[in-house]
Amino acid sequence: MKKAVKSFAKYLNSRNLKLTKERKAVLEEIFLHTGHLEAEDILHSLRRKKKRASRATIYRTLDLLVDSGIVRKVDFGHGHSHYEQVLGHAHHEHMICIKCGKVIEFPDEKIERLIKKLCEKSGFEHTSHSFQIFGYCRDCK
Amino acid sequence: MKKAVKSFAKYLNSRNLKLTKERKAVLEEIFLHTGHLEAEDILHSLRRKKKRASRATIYRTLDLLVDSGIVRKVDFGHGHSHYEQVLGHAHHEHMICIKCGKVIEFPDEKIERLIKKLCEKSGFEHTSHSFQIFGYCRDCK
DNA sequence: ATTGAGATTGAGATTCAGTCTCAATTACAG
DNA sequence: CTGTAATTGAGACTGAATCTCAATCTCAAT
Repeated sequence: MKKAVKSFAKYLNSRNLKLTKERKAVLEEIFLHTGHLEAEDILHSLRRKKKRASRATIYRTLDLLVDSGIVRKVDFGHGHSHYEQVLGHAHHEHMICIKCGKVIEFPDEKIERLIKKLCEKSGFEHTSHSFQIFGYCRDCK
Repeated sequence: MKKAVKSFAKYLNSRNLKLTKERKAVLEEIFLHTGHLEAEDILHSLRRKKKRASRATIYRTLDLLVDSGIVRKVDFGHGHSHYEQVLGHAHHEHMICIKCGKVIEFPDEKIERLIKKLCEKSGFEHTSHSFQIFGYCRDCK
């Protein structure tokens, strides 16, 4: 958490941006919840605590956090984005149950290796990727 | 193409749905263009030919085509979906250049194999997946 | 501490993809 | 040919995300 704030401060500073209380609040909210959350979750969670940050600020901050590599934007096929912390979390991808919505994480070294090979072959420079498996979880199939 | 129409007709019939000229027009449009196209492309392309189909019908038909397995919905991270034919096209995934927008296809047997293993391990029943690599293509990096 | 330039914020308007409504139309089994 | 259930289209609607811009805040330099 503290590492994350420091890292964010450094990123902001390097781009002549400021670490405001709103930005800090958004970051804290993400690190409070270990799982994945959506922009609206952050908005409501902050409202409940009387710390306010407008929707616009939340989206703007999330973009900065993603750009700085502290947070990852993931797509579960729900028509809107989810966000999860990257620091102190092993790299992973997601399986999403299309019945109950459960999200299962799985490690992704093999995929990383595969991506590296594929990119070398076609002279592509990888910056990010998106991988998810949809289907039915153990309990729903 | 004819195979696709037949396949679609069969699918529709099995669900007591009708093969209307609008549905046929949408399917034809997809098979006319070999690449990936978006709903709006289909709308405009049909308008140009004076065959009309409303936006609603196009989206409804695309859902049916995806459900029937004739067409695949893919996400290039542009905030809207793209669609591509499945029949007569080797299974593949996409690399998307975040500078010029170029889309490069690559075969996906290895990924399929990986998915199978991962699913076995966690008792997950795979129905579909989404995989894309973002970065800079040979010309843009 | 104060200042000022530039960064930031929030309320609400806006955009844009995609979905919904429902009266009028169409496909097709019998 | 007919009846009926499926389908269509125009346009209203939704929901996520972005934009606008005046008011506010931050922080480096006094």
